[in-house]
Amino acid sequence: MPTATLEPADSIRAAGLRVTTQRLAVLGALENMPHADADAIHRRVRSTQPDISLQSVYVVLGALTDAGLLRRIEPAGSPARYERRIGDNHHHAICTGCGAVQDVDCAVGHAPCLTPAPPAPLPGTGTGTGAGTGDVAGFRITTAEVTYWGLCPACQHLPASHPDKKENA
Amino acid sequence: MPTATLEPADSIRAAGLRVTTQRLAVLGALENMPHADADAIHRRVRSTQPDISLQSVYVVLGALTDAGLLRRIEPAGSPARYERRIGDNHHHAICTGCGAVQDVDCAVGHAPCLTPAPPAPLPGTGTGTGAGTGDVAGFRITTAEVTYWGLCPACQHLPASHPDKKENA
DNA sequence: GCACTTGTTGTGAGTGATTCATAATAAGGA
DNA sequence: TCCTTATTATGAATCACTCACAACAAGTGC
Repeated sequence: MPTATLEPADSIRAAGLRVTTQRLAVLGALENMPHADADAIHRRVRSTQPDISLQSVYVVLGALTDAGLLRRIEPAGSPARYERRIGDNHHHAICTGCGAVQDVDCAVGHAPCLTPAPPAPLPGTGTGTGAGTGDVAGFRITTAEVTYWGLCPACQHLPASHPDKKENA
Repeated sequence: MPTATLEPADSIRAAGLRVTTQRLAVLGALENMPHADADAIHRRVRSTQPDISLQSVYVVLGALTDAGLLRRIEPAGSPARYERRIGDNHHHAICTGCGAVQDVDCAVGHAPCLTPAPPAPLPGTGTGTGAGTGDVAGFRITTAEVTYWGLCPACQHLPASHPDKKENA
């Protein structure tokens, strides 16, 4: 039994949290719509729990995120999104046209972004101080986040008719 | 290649914008405090222009960003920050303790995060200008953004307190 | 130097996303 | 089943930012 496909109720319990219908509903919603934002999750959850409020969804999302059951990503210029895929250090490609988010496995295979210090040390000039393992500019790095910005396949074929998203170079 | 060594007034003019005292003040403020947010910039600018409003600072920042004179970064969980270092594809290390931001040159040297597909033979001459367009999950990638999260040197030596709120001045 | 055009700024209100405070409710152990 | 305490519901509040529009001033022509 793969650990990642634990029953939602079990994973909630395993995290030391109480199992509630709201939390199950939120996890269930994210099962079908990865990278959804709070509002989308709220709409989806309301189909089974019409009385749940958006604020309660926020509370649930916060609790599940704190417990490590969800990962929260915050693309620049768009509301926070949540995903169930946790535990690996995958990255994200975000469409500047429609805002779609796609998981991207670290294709290089050895988490290069997590340990940016190359085998040969940097010349310690200017901003680049000598870096040890997991150290960047004197920082003790714990996480590296890579976001690719571009056009999704669908938007590549559109005549640039989605101006709702700003492109900051 | 309009470098940052241009006089602020010249770079504003070169971008096709009118030179105003407000814009000069904002650029001047960012000269001394890289990675400042709008509020910090506003406070700094008010020392020379006491009547400028925060909204006007936002307008100026937006104009300068659109003109390519500033780069806007939006770390998760903190307001947008602005920096004058543009034109290169450097990354950022952000302290989870105090929110400090540090520039990080692409340590691997050949923009690995921009072209994660292993067989793609990217000419290393670009040095991370963001010009390479790789394909990730069908996306046509134009920009790759790398954010390292960790503890800055100062916060590494502090007892494990999480203020979570930073004051950058 | 002066008037004019038009880009910029100032101002207050408005918006979207998220959090806070607190009372009501329900999950899970005794 | 009861009881404790985690969890949810609710409305207000906050935070970062944008909008509309009138007032102003930078740059241009004379």
